[in-house]
Amino acid sequence: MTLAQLKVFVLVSRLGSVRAAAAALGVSEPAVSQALAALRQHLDDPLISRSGAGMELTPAGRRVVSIASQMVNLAVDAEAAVRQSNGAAELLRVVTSSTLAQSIVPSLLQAFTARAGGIEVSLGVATTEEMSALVEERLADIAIGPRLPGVDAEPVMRYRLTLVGHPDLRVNGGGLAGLRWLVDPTGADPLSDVGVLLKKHRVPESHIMVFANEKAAWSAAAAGSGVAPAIDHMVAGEVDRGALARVASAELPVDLLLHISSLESPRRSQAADKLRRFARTPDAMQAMYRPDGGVPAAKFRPPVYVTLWS
Amino acid sequence: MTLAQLKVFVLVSRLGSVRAAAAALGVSEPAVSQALAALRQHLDDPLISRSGAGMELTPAGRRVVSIASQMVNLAVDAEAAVRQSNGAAELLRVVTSSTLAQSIVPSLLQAFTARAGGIEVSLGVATTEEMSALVEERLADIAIGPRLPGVDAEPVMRYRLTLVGHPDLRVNGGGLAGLRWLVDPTGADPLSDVGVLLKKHRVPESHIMVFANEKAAWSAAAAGSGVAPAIDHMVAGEVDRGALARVASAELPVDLLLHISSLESPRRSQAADKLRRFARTPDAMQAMYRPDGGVPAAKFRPPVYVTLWS
DNA sequence: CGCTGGACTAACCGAAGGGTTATCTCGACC
DNA sequence: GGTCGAGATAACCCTTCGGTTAGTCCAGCG
Repeated sequence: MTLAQLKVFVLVSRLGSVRAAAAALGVSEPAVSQALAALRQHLDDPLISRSGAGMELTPAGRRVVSIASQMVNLAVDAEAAVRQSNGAAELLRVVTSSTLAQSIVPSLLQAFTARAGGIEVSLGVATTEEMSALVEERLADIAIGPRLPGVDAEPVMRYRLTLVGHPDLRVNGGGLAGLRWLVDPTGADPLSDVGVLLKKHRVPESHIMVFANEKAAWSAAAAGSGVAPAIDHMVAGEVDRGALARVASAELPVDLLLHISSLESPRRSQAADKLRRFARTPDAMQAMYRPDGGVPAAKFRPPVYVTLWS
Repeated sequence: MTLAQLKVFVLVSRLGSVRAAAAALGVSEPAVSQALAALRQHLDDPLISRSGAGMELTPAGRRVVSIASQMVNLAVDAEAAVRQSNGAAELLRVVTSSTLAQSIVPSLLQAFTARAGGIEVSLGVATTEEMSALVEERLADIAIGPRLPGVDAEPVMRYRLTLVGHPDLRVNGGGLAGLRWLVDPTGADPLSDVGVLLKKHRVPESHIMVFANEKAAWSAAAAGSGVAPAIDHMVAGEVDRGALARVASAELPVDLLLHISSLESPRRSQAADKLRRFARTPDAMQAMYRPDGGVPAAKFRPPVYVTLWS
C-alpha cells in the first residue's frame, strides 16, 4: 500500500472512471488500472467496480476512500510544513483551463510572484471536472476558470467571449450549429464555458475541430476554415490587424465571469489566500487584461503544459 | 516518501535512537539509517540529529513527526476498516515481554480467541520501552507486562517472582549481587521487573548470562550454573520434580502485578477492548495460572517469536 | 452480429525501495 | 589519546513500484 496507490484510488473514485483519473494524472490508463489492482490485492477487496454508467464503491471501498484521502492530504501537509519551517518558498499549485493557461493566467501569476515573493508557483492544465477533484483532494491549491461547485469560489474578473472568423465570413441561416468550430482543448471540456455553449446549441461533433492551442485555432479561423471562440481582449490585436473579424450573433459576444476557487478558508494554504487577495487588486486586473500575456515579446516562453504534478 | 520511511522516522523520534528503532522493527540498524536518509533527502531537511544523549528534532522534524504519526495511524485504520467491512477476523496485535510470551500470554490469548471468535491474534516480543512506543504509535493494540506510563494501563493478575537454582545451592554472604544470574532476554530489558531488580542490586554485567528463553535459563540453573528468576507457578513443576529449588532472600520471592495496557477507550480497537474485559474474567485467570501454557503437551507449538509486524 | 469504448491483463523495463554486510567517521569517555 | 558505541556510508542484491505498449475481455449498441 503506497501513497501513490492511494492517490490513484481516491482520484478514480472521485472522477468515476479509470480513464479520467489517468488523464488527470497525466499517465496511461493501464498505469492507473495497475495501481488500483495492486491496492485491491493488498487490501483483498475490489474497492470499486464498474456498474453501468460510472463506478461503484464497495462498503470497504467507501471507508478506505475517506481514510486514503486524509492520508494524501497529510502527505501534502508534511511537505508544506518542511518547506515552511525552512523558510523555503511556499509552493502554490494552480490549475486552470487550456485557454486560460495560454493567456490570462500566466500574466496574473507572473505579477503575483513578482509582488508576493517567496512563493513558487506551478501551473497545470485540467478540465473543469478534474479541477474540482484536484482542489478537493488538495492535489491543487487554486483553480482558475468557471465557478466550481462545492468549494469556495469567487468571481475575480469579467471577460467577454467573442466569436472570430475570417473578415469576409458571413453567418448564414443555420445559426451557430451550422458553422465549423475551431477550438482549443478547453472547447472539448463539456463543462467549460465554450463546451457548455457548444452543447447548448447542439453543435455536432463533426463540426468541431480541436487544436492544440488557441493560437492555432485562430490562425485556422483567419485562413477561413471556420469560427473560433476567443477572449475578446486577447484577440483584439488580431482584429485590429484585420486578420480576424468579430462574428456577431444572438448568443455571442457574451460577458462571463472568471472565478478563482479553492478550499474554504481554514483549509487552504496561506499562499492560496494571498493569491485570492491579490487577484482582486488593480495590479492583478491590469495584468489579466494585458493582451500579450505579460511576457515581453522578445523572450518567448512556452506555455506551461504540465497536466499534473508528481 | 513512503509509509515505511515515515514509520521509521516516527519510531526513531519516539525511541530516541536509530538502534532502538531498528531493534523494535526487527531489522538491521543500517536499514533504519537508510530509510531515514531517504526521507531526509526527499524532504531536504535533517529532521533529527544526534545531540549528546538522545536525538533532537529540527523544527521541521517536529512538525513532520506529528503528521507522519497520523499517516501511519490512518494506514492501520484503512486495513482494519477493510477487514471489518468484509466480516474478516479482526486483527489484534499483542506485544509482551520475552518471558511472558513463553508462558502466561499464549495461554491467555488461546483462551481468548477460543472464547471471543472472529478475532485473529498475533503476538510480538519487545522491551518495555518499545512497548510504550509501539502502543502509542498504534503499531500494537495491547501490551502485556509492566505498567506502561502514558497509556491506559490496568492490573490484571498478581504473580510471584521467585529465584530458583540447583537444590544444593546455598546463598552465601555476597547477597544477590554475588550470584551468577541466568536470565532470558527480558532480564536484559532494563525496565522489566527482573531488569529493575538487577539494577537495584547492582548486579554487574559480567554476572548476568542471557539465554534465548526461560527454559534454557532454568536448565542451566538446574545444572548448577547459577540462579534464575522465574514466575513461581510456572516453575512449580520443576521444583516439585526436585530439579530446581526456590532460593529465598530478602528481596525474593516478591509479588508483582501484571498489567494490560492499551490506548484510552475511544482510541483503542474493539478487539483490544474485548481482550481487556476478558482478562478480568475467571476463565482468563485460570488460563494464566495454568503452568503448561494451556497447550496440550502432546502437540508442541513453537513460541511466537515475531519481533514486529510488517 | 460485428463494432466500439472502457477496464483489465501480459510482458517487459528502468528506477527506487529496502534489505544485508562491511567499513568509515565522529563524539564521549576513561 | 586510544577505545568504544552509535550513526552514516558503501557496495551489493533482490523485490516492488510504476511506467510503457500490445492485446484481451466484455457490455452496450447500431
